[in-house]
Amino acid sequence: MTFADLGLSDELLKAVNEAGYDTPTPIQAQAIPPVLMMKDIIGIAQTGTGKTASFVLPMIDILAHGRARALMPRSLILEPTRELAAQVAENFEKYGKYHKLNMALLIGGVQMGDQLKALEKGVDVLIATPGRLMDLFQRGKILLNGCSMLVIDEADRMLDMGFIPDIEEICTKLPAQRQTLLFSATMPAPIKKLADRFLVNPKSIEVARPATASINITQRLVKVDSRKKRDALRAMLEAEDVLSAVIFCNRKTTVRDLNKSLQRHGFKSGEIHGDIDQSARIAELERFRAGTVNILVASDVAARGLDIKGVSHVFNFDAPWHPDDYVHRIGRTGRAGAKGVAYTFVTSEDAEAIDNIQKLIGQKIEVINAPEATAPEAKAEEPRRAEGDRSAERKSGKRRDDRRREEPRSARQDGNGARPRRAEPVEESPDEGWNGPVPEFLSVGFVG
DNA sequence: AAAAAAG
Repeated sequence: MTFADLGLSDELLKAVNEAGYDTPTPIQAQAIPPVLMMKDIIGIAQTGTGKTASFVLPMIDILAHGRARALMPRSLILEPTRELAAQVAENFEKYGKYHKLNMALLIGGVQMGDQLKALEKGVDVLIATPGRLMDLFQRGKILLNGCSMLVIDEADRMLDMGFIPDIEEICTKLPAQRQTLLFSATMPAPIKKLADRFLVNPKSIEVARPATASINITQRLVKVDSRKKRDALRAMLEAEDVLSAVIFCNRKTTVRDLNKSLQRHGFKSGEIHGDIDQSARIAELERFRAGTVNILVASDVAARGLDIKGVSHVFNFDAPWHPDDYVHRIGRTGRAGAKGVAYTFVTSEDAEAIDNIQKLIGQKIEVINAPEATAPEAKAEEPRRAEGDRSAERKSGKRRDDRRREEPRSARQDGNGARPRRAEPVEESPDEGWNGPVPEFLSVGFVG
Protein backbone atom coordinates (compact mmCIF):
# COMPACT_ATOMS: atom_id res chain seq x y z
CA MET A 1 0.00 0.00 0.00
CA THR A 2 1.37 3.41 -1.00
CA PHE A 3 -0.09 6.91 -1.01
CA ALA A 4 -0.57 6.53 -4.77
CA ASP A 5 -3.21 3.85 -4.10
CA LEU A 6 -5.42 6.20 -2.12
CA GLY A 7 -6.74 8.36 -4.94
CA LEU A 8 -4.79 11.51 -4.18
CA SER A 9 -3.71 13.92 -6.94
CA ASP A 10 -0.25 13.86 -8.50
CA GLU A 11 0.68 17.27 -7.08
CA LEU A 12 -0.20 16.09 -3.62
CA LEU A 13 1.71 12.81 -4.02
CA LYS A 14 4.72 14.83 -5.06
CA ALA A 15 4.52 16.97 -1.91
CA VAL A 16 4.05 13.87 0.25
CA ASN A 17 7.05 12.15 -1.33
CA GLU A 18 9.20 15.21 -0.92
CA ALA A 19 8.22 15.28 2.74
CA GLY A 20 9.75 11.80 2.91
CA TYR A 21 6.66 9.59 3.13
CA ASP A 22 5.64 6.75 0.86
CA THR A 23 3.58 4.41 3.02
CA PRO A 24 0.37 5.63 4.66
CA THR A 25 -0.27 4.85 8.32
CA PRO A 26 -3.37 2.72 9.10
CA ILE A 27 -5.55 5.74 9.88
CA GLN A 28 -4.44 7.43 6.65
CA ALA A 29 -5.08 4.31 4.57
CA GLN A 30 -8.55 3.91 6.06
CA ALA A 31 -9.65 7.55 6.21
CA ILE A 32 -8.35 9.15 3.02
CA PRO A 33 -10.48 7.26 0.45
CA PRO A 34 -13.85 7.85 2.21
CA VAL A 35 -12.96 11.48 2.92
CA LEU A 36 -12.23 11.95 -0.80
CA MET A 37 -15.69 10.43 -1.44
CA MET A 38 -17.09 13.24 0.72
CA LYS A 39 -18.25 10.93 3.49
CA ASP A 40 -18.51 11.92 7.15
CA ILE A 41 -15.93 10.22 9.34
CA ILE A 42 -15.50 9.39 13.00
CA GLY A 43 -11.81 8.66 13.55
CA ILE A 44 -10.89 7.07 16.84
CA ALA A 45 -7.20 7.72 16.96
CA GLN A 46 -4.57 9.41 19.03
CA THR A 47 -2.04 11.89 17.89
CA GLY A 48 1.09 10.14 16.70
CA THR A 49 -0.92 7.83 14.44
CA GLY A 50 -0.62 10.11 11.45
CA LYS A 51 -4.10 11.44 12.10
CA THR A 52 -3.39 14.99 10.96
CA ALA A 53 -2.34 13.99 7.45
CA SER A 54 -5.39 11.73 7.23
CA PHE A 55 -7.57 14.82 6.97
CA VAL A 56 -5.12 17.42 5.67
CA LEU A 57 -4.24 15.45 2.52
CA PRO A 58 -7.76 14.77 1.24
CA MET A 59 -8.86 18.28 2.22
CA ILE A 60 -6.19 19.79 0.00
CA ASP A 61 -7.46 17.80 -2.98
CA ILE A 62 -11.10 18.55 -2.24
CA LEU A 63 -10.39 22.26 -1.90
CA ALA A 64 -8.13 22.36 -4.97
CA HIS A 65 -11.02 23.44 -7.17
CA GLY A 66 -13.09 26.48 -6.42
CA ARG A 67 -12.19 29.84 -5.02
CA ALA A 68 -12.53 31.48 -1.63
CA ARG A 69 -14.58 34.65 -1.14
CA ALA A 70 -13.95 37.39 1.38
CA LEU A 71 -14.98 36.55 4.95
CA MET A 72 -16.30 33.18 3.78
CA PRO A 73 -13.89 30.35 4.55
CA ARG A 74 -14.52 27.15 2.63
CA SER A 75 -13.42 24.79 5.38
CA LEU A 76 -12.84 24.89 9.11
CA ILE A 77 -10.58 22.85 11.38
CA LEU A 78 -11.10 23.15 15.14
CA GLU A 79 -8.23 22.36 17.49
CA PRO A 80 -8.19 22.44 21.31
CA THR A 81 -4.85 24.18 21.78
CA ARG A 82 -2.99 26.92 19.96
CA GLU A 83 0.06 24.76 19.45
CA LEU A 84 -1.94 22.00 17.77
CA ALA A 85 -3.65 24.53 15.54
CA ALA A 86 -0.27 25.94 14.52
CA GLN A 87 0.98 22.45 13.78
CA VAL A 88 -1.94 21.65 11.51
CA ALA A 89 -1.22 24.90 9.69
CA GLU A 90 2.36 23.76 9.15
CA ASN A 91 1.03 20.53 7.66
CA PHE A 92 -1.09 22.47 5.20
CA GLU A 93 1.93 24.44 4.14
CA LYS A 94 4.08 21.34 3.76
CA TYR A 95 1.59 19.27 1.77
CA GLY A 96 -0.13 22.12 -0.01
CA LYS A 97 2.98 23.58 -1.58
CA TYR A 98 1.85 22.68 -5.11
CA HIS A 99 -1.65 24.02 -4.55
CA LYS A 100 -2.55 27.64 -4.18
CA LEU A 101 -4.76 27.50 -1.13
CA ASN A 102 -5.21 30.39 1.26
CA MET A 103 -5.09 29.58 4.91
CA ALA A 104 -5.74 31.48 8.12
CA LEU A 105 -4.71 30.46 11.60
CA LEU A 106 -7.11 31.89 14.17
CA ILE A 107 -5.72 31.47 17.67
CA GLY A 108 -5.75 33.60 20.77
CA GLY A 109 -2.81 35.29 22.36
CA VAL A 110 -1.70 36.98 19.16
CA GLN A 111 -2.73 40.20 17.40
CA MET A 112 -5.88 39.98 15.30
CA GLY A 113 -4.55 42.21 12.53
CA ASP A 114 -3.06 39.55 10.28
CA GLN A 115 -5.94 37.19 10.94
CA LEU A 116 -8.46 39.84 9.84
CA LYS A 117 -6.46 40.63 6.72
CA ALA A 118 -6.38 36.96 5.74
CA LEU A 119 -10.13 36.64 6.28
CA GLU A 120 -10.83 39.67 4.11
CA LYS A 121 -8.70 38.22 1.34
CA GLY A 122 -10.73 35.02 1.54
CA VAL A 123 -9.46 31.71 2.86
CA ASP A 124 -9.87 28.13 1.77
CA VAL A 125 -8.84 26.69 5.12
CA LEU A 126 -9.51 28.15 8.52
CA ILE A 127 -7.62 26.55 11.39
CA ALA A 128 -8.81 27.74 14.76
CA THR A 129 -9.14 27.33 18.49
CA PRO A 130 -12.75 27.86 19.60
CA GLY A 131 -12.23 31.02 21.68
CA ARG A 132 -10.74 33.24 19.00
CA LEU A 133 -13.09 31.87 16.34
CA MET A 134 -16.17 32.73 18.43
CA ASP A 135 -14.73 36.12 19.21
CA LEU A 136 -14.20 36.99 15.55
CA PHE A 137 -17.54 35.50 14.60
CA GLN A 138 -19.37 37.65 17.14
CA ARG A 139 -17.60 40.70 15.79
CA GLY A 140 -18.98 39.87 12.39
CA LYS A 141 -15.58 39.22 10.89
CA ILE A 142 -16.37 35.70 9.67
CA LEU A 143 -19.30 34.18 7.82
CA LEU A 144 -19.49 30.43 8.18
CA ASN A 145 -22.27 29.69 5.69
CA GLY A 146 -19.83 28.96 2.90
CA CYS A 147 -18.03 26.40 4.97
CA SER A 148 -18.74 23.00 3.47
CA MET A 149 -16.13 21.04 5.34
CA LEU A 150 -15.60 20.80 9.09
CA VAL A 151 -12.98 18.95 11.11
CA ILE A 152 -13.38 18.59 14.87
CA ASP A 153 -10.01 17.37 16.06
CA GLU A 154 -9.22 15.95 19.53
CA ALA A 155 -12.92 16.02 20.46
CA ASP A 156 -12.40 14.38 23.84
CA ARG A 157 -9.82 16.99 24.69
CA MET A 158 -12.32 19.68 23.67
CA LEU A 159 -14.77 18.08 26.07
CA ASP A 160 -12.24 18.14 28.92
CA MET A 161 -11.65 21.80 28.27
CA GLY A 162 -15.33 22.72 28.27
CA PHE A 163 -15.47 23.57 24.56
CA ILE A 164 -18.44 21.41 23.62
CA PRO A 165 -21.08 24.17 23.90
CA ASP A 166 -18.88 26.36 21.66
CA ILE A 167 -18.46 23.52 19.17
CA GLU A 168 -22.22 22.97 19.08
CA GLU A 169 -22.81 26.64 18.45
CA ILE A 170 -20.22 26.72 15.69
CA CYS A 171 -21.80 23.65 14.07
CA THR A 172 -25.17 25.39 13.88
CA LYS A 173 -23.60 28.32 12.00
CA LEU A 174 -22.29 26.04 9.27
CA PRO A 175 -24.45 24.96 6.33
CA ALA A 176 -26.31 21.68 6.86
CA GLN A 177 -24.95 20.50 3.51
CA ARG A 178 -21.38 19.82 4.48
CA GLN A 179 -18.84 17.14 5.22
CA THR A 180 -17.87 16.64 8.85
CA LEU A 181 -14.88 14.75 10.21
CA LEU A 182 -14.58 14.11 13.93
CA PHE A 183 -11.44 12.76 15.58
CA SER A 184 -11.17 11.65 19.17
CA ALA A 185 -8.92 9.34 21.14
CA THR A 186 -11.84 8.08 23.20
CA MET A 187 -15.60 8.13 22.74
CA PRO A 188 -17.26 9.30 25.94
CA ALA A 189 -21.06 9.77 25.85
CA PRO A 190 -21.05 13.55 25.21
CA ILE A 191 -18.83 13.05 22.16
CA LYS A 192 -21.12 10.29 20.85
CA LYS A 193 -24.04 12.67 21.28
CA LEU A 194 -22.19 15.40 19.42
CA ALA A 195 -21.43 12.99 16.57
CA ASP A 196 -25.05 11.79 16.42
CA ARG A 197 -26.28 15.34 16.19
CA PHE A 198 -23.86 16.80 13.67
CA LEU A 199 -22.61 13.96 11.48
CA VAL A 200 -24.58 12.14 8.78
CA ASN A 201 -24.07 8.39 8.33
CA PRO A 202 -20.48 8.63 9.52
CA LYS A 203 -18.01 5.90 8.74
CA SER A 204 -16.18 4.82 11.90
CA ILE A 205 -12.47 4.21 11.75
CA GLU A 206 -10.53 2.99 14.73
CA VAL A 207 -6.81 2.46 15.08
CA ALA A 208 -4.81 1.14 18.02
CA ARG A 209 -3.60 3.50 20.69
CA PRO A 210 0.01 4.34 19.93
CA ALA A 211 1.15 3.81 23.51
CA THR A 212 -0.03 0.23 23.61
CA ALA A 213 1.30 -0.39 20.13
CA SER A 214 4.53 1.53 20.39
CA ILE A 215 7.33 -0.82 21.23
CA ASN A 216 9.68 2.03 20.43
CA ILE A 217 9.26 3.58 23.86
CA THR A 218 11.07 2.04 26.81
CA GLN A 219 8.96 2.86 29.87
CA ARG A 220 10.23 2.87 33.44
CA LEU A 221 8.86 3.96 36.78
CA VAL A 222 11.53 5.64 38.84
CA LYS A 223 11.09 5.24 42.56
CA VAL A 224 12.13 8.52 44.13
CA ASP A 225 11.75 10.46 47.35
CA SER A 226 9.55 13.46 46.71
CA ARG A 227 12.18 15.79 48.20
CA LYS A 228 14.92 14.42 45.95
CA LYS A 229 13.27 14.56 42.58
CA ARG A 230 15.52 17.32 41.27
CA ASP A 231 18.71 15.52 42.31
CA ALA A 232 17.48 12.33 40.74
CA LEU A 233 16.54 14.15 37.55
CA ARG A 234 19.91 15.83 37.22
CA ALA A 235 21.73 12.58 37.87
CA MET A 236 19.69 10.84 35.18
CA LEU A 237 20.10 13.66 32.69
CA GLU A 238 23.84 13.26 33.09
CA ALA A 239 23.99 9.48 33.08
CA GLU A 240 21.83 9.00 30.00
CA ASP A 241 22.48 9.95 26.41
CA VAL A 242 19.90 12.67 26.46
CA LEU A 243 19.71 14.10 22.96
CA SER A 244 16.70 16.10 23.91
CA ALA A 245 14.13 15.68 26.63
CA VAL A 246 10.68 16.92 27.52
CA ILE A 247 10.09 17.06 31.28
CA PHE A 248 6.47 17.17 32.36
CA CYS A 249 5.27 18.65 35.65
CA ASN A 250 1.71 18.82 36.93
CA ARG A 251 1.78 22.46 37.95
CA LYS A 252 2.85 25.62 36.21
CA THR A 253 4.76 26.69 39.33
CA THR A 254 6.69 23.43 39.31
CA VAL A 255 7.56 23.96 35.65
CA ARG A 256 8.92 27.41 36.40
CA ASP A 257 10.88 26.39 39.47
CA LEU A 258 12.35 23.29 37.89
CA ASN A 259 13.43 25.16 34.79
CA LYS A 260 15.16 27.79 36.89
CA SER A 261 16.85 25.09 38.92
CA LEU A 262 18.08 23.25 35.83
CA GLN A 263 19.41 26.45 34.35
CA ARG A 264 21.19 27.25 37.60
CA HIS A 265 22.87 23.88 37.32
CA GLY A 266 24.05 24.69 33.83
CA PHE A 267 21.56 22.73 31.76
CA LYS A 268 20.29 24.20 28.52
CA SER A 269 16.58 24.20 29.30
CA GLY A 270 13.45 26.13 28.47
CA GLU A 271 9.88 26.10 29.73
CA ILE A 272 6.40 26.06 28.27
CA HIS A 273 3.03 26.40 30.03
CA GLY A 274 -0.15 28.44 29.91
CA ASP A 275 1.21 31.44 31.76
CA ILE A 276 3.87 31.99 29.12
CA ASP A 277 2.54 34.36 26.50
CA GLN A 278 1.92 32.97 23.07
CA SER A 279 4.82 34.55 21.20
CA ALA A 280 7.21 33.32 23.89
CA ARG A 281 5.69 29.82 23.73
CA ILE A 282 6.28 29.70 20.00
CA ALA A 283 9.81 31.02 20.44
CA GLU A 284 10.50 28.48 23.16
CA LEU A 285 9.29 25.60 21.00
CA GLU A 286 11.42 26.90 18.16
CA ARG A 287 14.50 27.01 20.39
CA PHE A 288 13.80 23.44 21.40
CA ARG A 289 13.18 22.28 17.84
CA ALA A 290 16.37 23.97 16.70
CA GLY A 291 18.40 22.48 19.53
CA THR A 292 19.34 25.79 21.13
CA VAL A 293 17.97 24.17 24.28
CA ASN A 294 17.77 20.39 24.55
CA ILE A 295 15.53 20.25 27.59
CA LEU A 296 11.96 21.51 27.61
CA VAL A 297 10.18 21.68 30.95
CA ALA A 298 6.45 21.61 30.25
CA SER A 299 2.94 21.51 31.62
CA ASP A 300 0.29 19.41 29.92
CA VAL A 301 -0.13 22.14 27.33
CA ALA A 302 2.66 20.27 25.55
CA ALA A 303 1.39 16.78 26.33
CA ARG A 304 -0.78 16.30 23.29
CA GLY A 305 0.08 16.32 19.69
CA LEU A 306 3.35 18.19 19.75
CA ASP A 307 5.44 16.67 17.04
CA ILE A 308 9.08 17.38 17.60
CA LYS A 309 11.65 15.13 16.00
CA GLY A 310 14.49 13.62 17.96
CA VAL A 311 13.05 13.75 21.46
CA SER A 312 15.03 10.91 23.04
CA HIS A 313 13.58 11.16 26.56
CA VAL A 314 10.38 12.03 28.30
CA PHE A 315 10.53 12.54 32.06
CA ASN A 316 7.36 12.72 34.08
CA PHE A 317 8.77 14.76 36.93
CA ASP A 318 5.30 14.41 38.42
CA ALA A 319 3.22 11.34 37.69
CA PRO A 320 0.18 12.58 35.75
CA TRP A 321 -3.13 12.43 37.59
CA HIS A 322 -5.04 11.35 34.51
CA PRO A 323 -3.88 8.16 32.83
CA ASP A 324 -4.74 9.57 29.40
CA ASP A 325 -2.21 12.30 29.97
CA TYR A 326 0.45 9.67 30.57
CA VAL A 327 -0.16 8.17 27.17
CA HIS A 328 -0.01 11.57 25.53
CA ARG A 329 3.07 12.71 27.39
CA ILE A 330 5.21 9.69 26.60
CA GLY A 331 4.06 9.88 23.00
CA ARG A 332 6.33 12.92 22.58
CA THR A 333 9.19 10.45 22.21
CA GLY A 334 9.57 7.35 20.08
CA ARG A 335 7.99 9.14 17.15
CA ALA A 336 8.25 8.17 13.51
CA GLY A 337 9.91 4.85 14.25
CA ALA A 338 12.65 6.34 16.46
CA LYS A 339 13.52 4.85 19.83
CA GLY A 340 12.56 6.70 22.98
CA VAL A 341 12.73 6.39 26.74
CA ALA A 342 9.99 7.49 29.14
CA TYR A 343 10.79 7.78 32.84
CA THR A 344 8.05 8.49 35.34
CA PHE A 345 9.02 9.59 38.83
CA VAL A 346 6.86 7.93 41.43
CA THR A 347 6.61 8.81 45.08
CA SER A 348 4.59 7.12 47.79
CA GLU A 349 1.64 9.37 46.95
CA ASP A 350 1.38 8.27 43.34
CA ALA A 351 0.14 4.71 43.94
CA GLU A 352 -3.36 5.29 42.62
CA ALA A 353 -2.25 7.29 39.58
CA ILE A 354 0.26 4.59 38.63
CA ASP A 355 -2.33 1.89 39.11
CA ASN A 356 -4.69 3.71 36.75
CA ILE A 357 -1.97 4.21 34.16
CA GLN A 358 -1.05 0.52 34.17
CA LYS A 359 -4.70 -0.41 33.86
CA LEU A 360 -5.12 1.91 30.89
CA ILE A 361 -2.09 0.72 28.96
CA GLY A 362 -2.77 -2.87 30.00
CA GLN A 363 0.76 -3.59 31.09
CA LYS A 364 2.98 -3.28 34.09
CA ILE A 365 5.85 -0.85 33.86
CA GLU A 366 9.22 -1.96 35.19
CA VAL A 367 10.27 -0.20 38.38
CA ILE A 368 13.80 1.12 38.86
CA ASN A 369 15.43 3.05 41.65
CA ALA A 370 16.38 6.67 41.27
CA PRO A 371 20.19 6.95 41.13
CA GLU A 372 20.38 9.05 44.30
CA ALA A 373 18.21 6.66 46.27
CA THR A 374 20.30 3.60 45.44
CA ALA A 375 23.75 4.95 46.09
CA PRO A 376 24.06 6.07 49.69
CA GLU A 377 27.58 4.64 49.86
CA ALA A 378 28.63 6.48 46.72
CA LYS A 379 27.22 9.63 48.19
CA ALA A 380 29.29 9.22 51.33
CA GLU A 381 32.49 8.86 49.33
CA GLU A 382 31.62 11.71 47.06
CA PRO A 383 30.46 14.61 49.20
CA ARG A 384 28.25 17.19 47.52
CA ARG A 385 30.01 20.27 46.37
CA ALA A 386 28.91 23.85 46.55
CA GLU A 387 26.46 25.03 43.89
CA GLY A 388 28.97 27.58 42.63
CA ASP A 389 31.58 24.94 41.93
CA ARG A 390 29.18 22.77 40.06
CA SER A 391 27.89 25.35 37.65
CA ALA A 392 31.37 26.72 37.06
CA GLU A 393 32.56 23.25 36.13
CA ARG A 394 29.65 22.61 33.86
CA LYS A 395 30.27 25.84 31.99
CA SER A 396 33.82 24.75 31.34
CA GLY A 397 32.39 21.50 30.00
CA LYS A 398 34.43 19.21 32.22
CA ARG A 399 31.98 18.18 34.82
CA ARG A 400 30.66 14.99 33.34
CA ASP A 401 34.08 13.48 32.85
CA ASP A 402 35.25 14.52 36.30
CA ARG A 403 32.16 12.94 37.69
CA ARG A 404 32.92 9.62 36.13
CA ARG A 405 36.52 9.61 37.17
CA GLU A 406 35.64 10.34 40.77
CA GLU A 407 32.94 7.73 40.97
CA PRO A 408 34.24 4.71 42.90
CA ARG A 409 34.02 1.90 40.38
CA SER A 410 34.22 -0.73 43.08
CA ALA A 411 30.86 0.37 44.35
CA ARG A 412 29.35 -0.75 41.07
CA GLN A 413 29.42 -4.43 40.27
CA ASP A 414 26.45 -4.30 37.97
CA GLY A 415 28.34 -4.27 34.69
CA ASN A 416 27.24 -0.71 34.17
CA GLY A 417 30.58 0.85 34.91
CA ALA A 418 30.66 3.22 31.99
CA ARG A 419 27.53 4.93 33.26
CA PRO A 420 27.89 4.78 37.02
CA ARG A 421 24.93 6.96 37.84
CA ARG A 422 22.40 5.41 35.53
CA ALA A 423 19.29 4.32 37.35
CA GLU A 424 19.37 0.60 37.92
CA PRO A 425 16.67 -2.06 38.00
CA VAL A 426 15.10 -2.97 41.29
CA GLU A 427 16.23 -6.47 42.25
CA GLU A 428 12.80 -7.91 42.87
CA SER A 429 10.66 -7.32 39.83
CA PRO A 430 7.10 -7.55 41.10
CA ASP A 431 5.14 -10.10 39.11
CA GLU A 432 1.59 -9.42 40.23
CA GLY A 433 -0.75 -8.18 37.54
CA TRP A 434 -1.74 -4.57 37.52
CA ASN A 435 -4.92 -5.39 39.38
CA GLY A 436 -3.03 -7.45 41.92
CA PRO A 437 -1.63 -6.14 45.18
CA VAL A 438 -0.12 -2.67 45.16
CA PRO A 439 3.70 -2.90 44.96
CA GLU A 440 5.13 -2.44 48.40
CA PHE A 441 7.07 0.73 47.70
CA LEU A 442 3.94 2.43 46.51
CA SER A 443 1.79 1.54 49.48
CA VAL A 444 4.16 2.01 52.40
CA GLY A 445 6.34 4.81 51.21
CA PHE A 446 10.06 4.46 51.53
CA VAL A 447 12.78 6.05 53.53
CA GLY A 448 15.25 8.34 51.91
C1' DA B 1 -5.56 18.35 43.16
C1' DA B 2 -4.08 21.07 37.34
C1' DA B 3 -4.00 22.92 32.79
C1' DA B 4 -6.04 24.76 28.76
C1' DA B 5 -8.81 28.48 26.01
C1' DA B 6 -11.05 34.95 24.61
C1' DG B 7 -9.33 39.42 26.70
